[in-house]
Amino acid sequence: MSTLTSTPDALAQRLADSGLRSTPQREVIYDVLLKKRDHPTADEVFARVKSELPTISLATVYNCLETLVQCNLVRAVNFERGPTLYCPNLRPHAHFHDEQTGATHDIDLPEGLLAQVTTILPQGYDAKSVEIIFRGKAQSAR
Amino acid sequence: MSTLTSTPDALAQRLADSGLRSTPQREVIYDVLLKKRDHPTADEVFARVKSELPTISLATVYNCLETLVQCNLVRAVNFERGPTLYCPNLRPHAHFHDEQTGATHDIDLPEGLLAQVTTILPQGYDAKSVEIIFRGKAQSAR
DNA sequence: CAACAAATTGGAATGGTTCTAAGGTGCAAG
DNA sequence: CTTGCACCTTAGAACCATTCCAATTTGTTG
Ligand SMILES: [Mn+2]
Ligand SMILES: [Mn+2]
Ligand SMILES: [Zn+2]
Ligand SMILES: [Zn+2]
Repeated sequence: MSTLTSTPDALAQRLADSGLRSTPQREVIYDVLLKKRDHPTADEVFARVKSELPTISLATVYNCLETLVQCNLVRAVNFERGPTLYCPNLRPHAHFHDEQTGATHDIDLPEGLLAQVTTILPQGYDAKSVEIIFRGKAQSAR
Repeated sequence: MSTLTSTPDALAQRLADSGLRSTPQREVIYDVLLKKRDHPTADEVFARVKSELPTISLATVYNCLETLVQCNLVRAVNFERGPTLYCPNLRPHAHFHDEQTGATHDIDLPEGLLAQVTTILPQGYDAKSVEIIFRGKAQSAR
C-alpha cells in the first residue's frame, strides 16, 4: 500500500501508526474530504459534516483536520491570507487558483519536475518541500 | 528603464503613472524596503519607518504597502497563514522559507524556467502568475 | 483663496484560527 | 468488572493580522 492511496480504511491504519485513536469525527471528516475532492475550508467541512454529526464543533473540525495533515492523509493549502483549504490529493501536484471563480484546481506534476525545479537551488539550500501555485483564469468545463 | 530596476526615484514616476501622489509616507516606506532587502512584515516596516516618521500610523503602513504592490514596485509574499511579507526584489524569483530560522531567501530563476513550468498546465488553463516556494533548511553563512 | 479630492490617522471591527477549561470516551491494569 | 488515566471533543473566549470607518489633514486645481 503506497503512500499515494486514499481510502477510508487507510485512516485507521495511519492513526494507529501515530498512536492516535480512530474516532467518528475523524472518520466522517476524512470521508467528506474523499467524497467530494475539492478544496474546502474548515468552515465548509464543518457544514458538510454536520448532517452526519449534528453536534460536532468547529474546534473539533480544526483539530481533526490538523490530525489528518499530520498523518499525511491531507494537505493544507493557502492562497494569500485566505482561509486554509484542505486537499486529499496525495499525488505530487501544483495548484491553480482561478481568480474569477475562486476555484482551486489540481495540476498533476510530470515525473521529475520537482527534482528539476529543485536544481535551481544554490548549494547549501536543502528543500524539504516544493510548492507551485498558478493564478489565472481556467476555462469552465462546458 | 526596465520594470526590473528599483530606485527611490522610480517611485514618483510609478505613482504619477497611476495618478497617485508622492507622499513622505510612501517614500520612506519604499526607501526602507530598498535599504534592507529582506522580507519584513507590515509591523516590521512600521517599526523601521517610525524613526523617520514618528507619527505614522500602522494603517498608513498597510495603505502604502498596498499601493506599492499595486504599482508593481513590491511583491507581497505569504507562507501559510503567517503575516504578509513585502519583497522589493522585482526579478523573477522563488522563495526559500527556512523553517529553523524563519528567514526568507530569494532564489533567482534561470531564464525560461517559469515558461517551462507553465507547460505542465493542461489546455484551457491560462496562468497570469506562477509562484514557487521551497521550505527547508538553509546553511547559515559562516 | 475656495473647493474638492486624495491621503493619513486612531480606533473599532472583522474573521479565521487557536487556546482554555470542562466534560466525555475507551483501553488497560489491577 | 471497575477504576485510572490518557485521549478526545466541546463551547466559548482570546488572539492577531488586517480592514474598515469617520474625522482630520494635505495638496491640487479653478
Ligand atoms: Mn480567490
Ligand atoms: Mn516560519
Ligand atoms: Zn490539491
Ligand atoms: Zn523575495
